[in-house]
Amino acid sequence: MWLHIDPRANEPIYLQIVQGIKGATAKGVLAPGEKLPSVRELATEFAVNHNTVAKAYQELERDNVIEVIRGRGTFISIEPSPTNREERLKDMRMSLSTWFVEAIHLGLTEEDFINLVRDIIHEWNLDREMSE
Amino acid sequence: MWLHIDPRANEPIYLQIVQGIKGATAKGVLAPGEKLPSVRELATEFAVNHNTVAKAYQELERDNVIEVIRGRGTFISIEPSPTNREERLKDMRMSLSTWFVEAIHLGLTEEDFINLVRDIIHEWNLDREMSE
Amino acid sequence: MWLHIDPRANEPIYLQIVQGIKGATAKGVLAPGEKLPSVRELATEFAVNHNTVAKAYQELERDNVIEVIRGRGTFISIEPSPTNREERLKDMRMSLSTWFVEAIHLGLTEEDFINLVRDIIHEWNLDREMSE
Amino acid sequence: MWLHIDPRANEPIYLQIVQGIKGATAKGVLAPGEKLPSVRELATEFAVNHNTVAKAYQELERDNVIEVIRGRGTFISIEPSPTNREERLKDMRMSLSTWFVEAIHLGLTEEDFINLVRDIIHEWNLDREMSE
DNA sequence: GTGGTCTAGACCACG
DNA sequence: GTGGTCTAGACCACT
Repeated sequence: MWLHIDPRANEPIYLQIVQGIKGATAKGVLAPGEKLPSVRELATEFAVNHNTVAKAYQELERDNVIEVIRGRGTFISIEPSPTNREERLKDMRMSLSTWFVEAIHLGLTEEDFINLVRDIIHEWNLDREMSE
Repeated sequence: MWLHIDPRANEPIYLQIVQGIKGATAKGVLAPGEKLPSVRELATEFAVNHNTVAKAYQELERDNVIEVIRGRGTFISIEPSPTNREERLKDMRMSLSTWFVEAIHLGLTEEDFINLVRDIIHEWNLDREMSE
Repeated sequence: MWLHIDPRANEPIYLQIVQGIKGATAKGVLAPGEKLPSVRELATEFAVNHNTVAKAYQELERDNVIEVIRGRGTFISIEPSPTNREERLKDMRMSLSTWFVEAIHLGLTEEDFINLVRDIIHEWNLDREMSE
Repeated sequence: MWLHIDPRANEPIYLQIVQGIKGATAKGVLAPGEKLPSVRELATEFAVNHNTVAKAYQELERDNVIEVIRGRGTFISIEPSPTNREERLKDMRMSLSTWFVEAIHLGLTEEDFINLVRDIIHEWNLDREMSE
């Protein structure tokens, strides 16, 4: 399965689902047009409440990642077209900036940090190739 | 002042203080051994609850960024020696990985993302030079 | 064809059919007395469930837009004579009022809103002339 | 009170709250910066579940109508700056267009419809003046 | 005290 | 069977 949930993590479960599905679509594990498990299927599969999954799906729909077709189910969007692009880019800058400071505190140099980022991307690509 | 608090931000205030102080020490605005304002001073200065500042100071002490000397006050640590290094690096990887996925969804390429990181570091350096 | 169905839209499919047929009769594309496709024909043509089409036809019959003649088929009503006129006018007022508030929130002035309405009517007339 | 809830209406309760608050801010009954009742206060006042109110507040926050300040409460936004403006304008056009067709079916002329809109705006202004 | 999240279980509209 | 909404009641983080 392309999703992992840790109910004990600090990250809210519904956000773990959101990020898991975003990650899976970014990797191509979930292709545009593909059908997602129903809210209740996913809920029983991961032993969480169906409302939690529903909240995640609604968030994904607002972000144009998925599409709900009434009575038929939920599907990966054909054309993502992200919403609130500017705002989300700003949030990203803020967060990355904070993490960079954290890295400095952990004794990393600027080059170390960039290499860490490169490494993460590299690992992500390996992961993607494996899942193809 | 080397600290900015936005009570309306999503980031909890106590974390804003933590990150603000971490950022200031990383930039050299706050030097090792330097005395920090007392909990109550900082609280009145930024119009936040003193419990909030206290919580931030506790977090900073756990991270070895500051040292509390009873009866004397709070000071920037001489030797940081970060705690939980491995765990915090892991958190950083996770978060950066999540942000990378977000970037992909916003239409950025891998190079775009690395350039964004470079840009953030560059900006941070400019900021640091100005504050010297 | 005088009907367009988008299964991905928020609007329920059966309402899309209702409104499509109402629009077509209002434009004169469908003339009074004209025969409509059967439930099953329309259902296969637009690849929707025939229950969905049936529901739309029922709604249209209740609104006196169409008439079902047993064994012969379904026809556009000769004399519309709308039912529940008062109630439907009230619903319309409520909805338009809500949309006006939305317009204010989107930064439109009162004149902007009226001009928008004029524009919609104008466009609708162009559309009607083309389909003649 | 500037809010009316009808639990028996077709409109979901949380949307009634959303629209009620949008209407109140558009009328100036709720001024920028003003504090809203807490989620639980509003919930008990209108005898609905607090989750329902929370859902409404979250929707309003996404629309930049209100701002949540952690631990302090919820306030009307200083600068609204609507999100998804284009998309919402498109939705508005669609809906107004549909209502216009409905009006034609109810026997209204184009001028009648525009006058209805004018009337609604007029009534809204009277309402606003009364609440000042 | 504030809002945010989650569960359990229910009902509804739609297809 | 699909998702959407609502209730009742619980726990948590933050101020």
